Amino acid sequence: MAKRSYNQYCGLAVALDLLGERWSLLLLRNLLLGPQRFKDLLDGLPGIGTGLLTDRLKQLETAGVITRVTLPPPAASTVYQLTADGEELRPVLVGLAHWGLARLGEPTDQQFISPDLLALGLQARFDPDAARAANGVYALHIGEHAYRVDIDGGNIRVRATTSESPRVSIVTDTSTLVGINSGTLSLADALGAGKLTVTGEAEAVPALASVFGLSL
Amino acid sequence: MAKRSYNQYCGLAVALDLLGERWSLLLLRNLLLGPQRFKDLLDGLPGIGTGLLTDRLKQLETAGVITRVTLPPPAASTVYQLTADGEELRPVLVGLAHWGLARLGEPTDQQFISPDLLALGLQARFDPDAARAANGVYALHIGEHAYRVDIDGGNIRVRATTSESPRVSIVTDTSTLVGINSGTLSLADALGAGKLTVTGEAEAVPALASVFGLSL
DNA sequence: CCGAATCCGGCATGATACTG
DNA sequence: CAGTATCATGCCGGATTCGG
Repeated sequence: MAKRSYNQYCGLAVALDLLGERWSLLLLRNLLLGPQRFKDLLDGLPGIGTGLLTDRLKQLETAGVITRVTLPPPAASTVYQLTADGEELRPVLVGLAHWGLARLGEPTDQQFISPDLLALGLQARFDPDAARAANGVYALHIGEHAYRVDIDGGNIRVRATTSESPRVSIVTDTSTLVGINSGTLSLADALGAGKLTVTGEAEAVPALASVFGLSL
Repeated sequence: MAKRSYNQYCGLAVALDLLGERWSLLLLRNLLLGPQRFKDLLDGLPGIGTGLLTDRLKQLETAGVITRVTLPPPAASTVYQLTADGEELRPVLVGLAHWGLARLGEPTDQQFISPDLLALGLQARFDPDAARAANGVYALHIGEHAYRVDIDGGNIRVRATTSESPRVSIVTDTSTLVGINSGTLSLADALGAGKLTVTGEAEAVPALASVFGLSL
């Protein structure tokens, strides 16, 4: 069966032929954090259903955007991860997420929230123009979840890993980060109330804040 | 009727709630060139059908991404154009198109091609890092169609308008540009064969070529 | 428990015909 | 030219079931 295609001699049309179907881009978004198991993706994409997830994974694998990797024993589980071509989509996804952030208010009780989404949200807040002064590796802990933030030139990469010897280590929780993201809680208040703690190179903090559009 | 939504507290999910349905991003792509009539969009998006086009236009208007404008007499036609919020999507669309360009070979006879798509394709080839030396306004003529290319810092804007006093004026046709885009025809050969002519500041040409990833 | 196949109701899509 | 109305088709979402 010939897959449905826009059939246009255009880069965008080709990209959307591969990635434009429902759930595909959100699936890739979750993989930006690093390799994920089927169950991880299922939990991170409420509503997708197992059949559709299977389909999308196959499509994206065929498109060369993700790979299926079987981890060696004793882990012996299979994970999905971005290929180099898939990783190139990071700035595009971040750009689109950045655009969407402006239309995201306070969360409604219908909306799904997770530490992963908040970590990715931080990635989308990133301002390349303010980034030069903040190059380095940072650790972020949201509840029990650990993330590693790499800032290098005008680029950012947030992944779900621990970081060795980060310049700054940030510890906070979901609700605090939601407040900061939606503007109902200032960074200063969060620091003052001990809801967000910072350890490491204190002098890097102002630059970090401005990189994420936050005032101290 | 509650519209179908991903219901996630995430900028990308919100963006895709608004723009992620079939045809929406391609429709915006066509509006990047400037205001378009219903018929223009219908012709530029083969396969969409009038009902779906109407739906998409309404959705995007509700989302605040486009506006419906009734031109004053004697033109007295209605056109659709991007709002400022919609215009902000240009770099995102260009980024995605750039990613897709790598997967675009020579055109098949199934694929729709038009001067508009080729002008947009040129926009997607743009390399911001090489752009500093090529700031300015350029005129591009593909057959009977005139485009204006604005390069400013790391940004490019291609629109379907004539340009006054461009630095360089380029005249070519569809098949020549297809050849150059797909790599089967070198810029030098096209120039030599008179299939592509350049007038204006000749010294700006090498910079221009490198901005679009072409060798002279 | 993970990953995937199947069935099915409902909605989105796409083509055509039709109207102001 | 700018849409509306209609209808066949196929995709999506949910539940269930099955193999490893």
